[in-house]
Amino acid sequence: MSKRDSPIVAHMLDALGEKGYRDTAPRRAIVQAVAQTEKHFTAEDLRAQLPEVGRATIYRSLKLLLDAGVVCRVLLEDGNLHYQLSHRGHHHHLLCVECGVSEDLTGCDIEDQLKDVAAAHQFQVSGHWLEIYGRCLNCAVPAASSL
Amino acid sequence: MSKRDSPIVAHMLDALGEKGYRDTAPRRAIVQAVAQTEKHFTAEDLRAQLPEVGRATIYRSLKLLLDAGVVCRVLLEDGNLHYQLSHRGHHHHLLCVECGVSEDLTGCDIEDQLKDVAAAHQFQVSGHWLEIYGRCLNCAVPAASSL
DNA sequence: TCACTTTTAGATACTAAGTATCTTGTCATT
DNA sequence: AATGACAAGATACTTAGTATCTAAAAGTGA
Repeated sequence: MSKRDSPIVAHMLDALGEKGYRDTAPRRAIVQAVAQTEKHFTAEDLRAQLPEVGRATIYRSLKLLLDAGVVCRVLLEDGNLHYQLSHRGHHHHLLCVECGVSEDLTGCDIEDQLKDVAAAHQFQVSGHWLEIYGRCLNCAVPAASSL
Repeated sequence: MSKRDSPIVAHMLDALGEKGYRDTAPRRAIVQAVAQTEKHFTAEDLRAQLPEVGRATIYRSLKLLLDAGVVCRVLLEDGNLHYQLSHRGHHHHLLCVECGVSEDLTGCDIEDQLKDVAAAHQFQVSGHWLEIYGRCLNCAVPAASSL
């Protein structure tokens, strides 16, 4: 990893390295592109941004990044799955339905609550997936705006 | 709607009727097939079950049923979206990762909790999507089984 | 540095899920 | 029976992703 890399890019490349994946030019390009968006994106979005990288490589690299835990998938309200830069480990997202900004919610404290609910149905909980939709500060505005 | 229909089939056809959609032979076949599964399924599963119905019709009808609120989509742990028979209105699912059985969880009481969390991030919540994964009574077994 | 092995890239073909379009058929109504 | 609206089926297309194959890089050790 080069000393010119932003901390986030460096961290992503490190995560790949830890998994035994090499640091190559296409991966570096992908990692840099991903690191620059705080919104969720699709593989095709990435592809449009990186026309010099082959399609298969984009998909493969996304899978590696997923595997390394530095990107995750988010479920949009309409059922589409997008990708985004992510903290490692279990977390949820706050997604702005207006502008697409997303924030990670670490500290997931609904696990206990779910266990209770599930117990009532004789289910043994092993995991969950939660996405929260709404509007971010910028998109909620109404009151202060000039409308 | 014929008097031979099960209550659930009747209810589904009614829901379509309320939306102004006609009661036709292919739709009836689809509705009956859907009513018979308590697991989640894909459009292609349905198609395999109903080879006499055209592919486009399967997809179109599923969309109508979704629109009428009598089926919903569930997100599997791997990110695949399946369909299943559903209560109307907002609810969540308990999905057995072993056998695929799913149960609806009506009474969603995490809304308030989410609002608090989101407020801390200056998000204004408008919705959420929650899936819970685990094992149903039959699939959890270990203790009582002959292992 | 050269040879060797492993990994990766890119091209391409394919699959899966879903949408769009077009023609024909069916239904309801007058 | 004629008309107009809705629905069905065929088909082509789109989108997201996987599989396969060949060639190019990268790492490894003599």
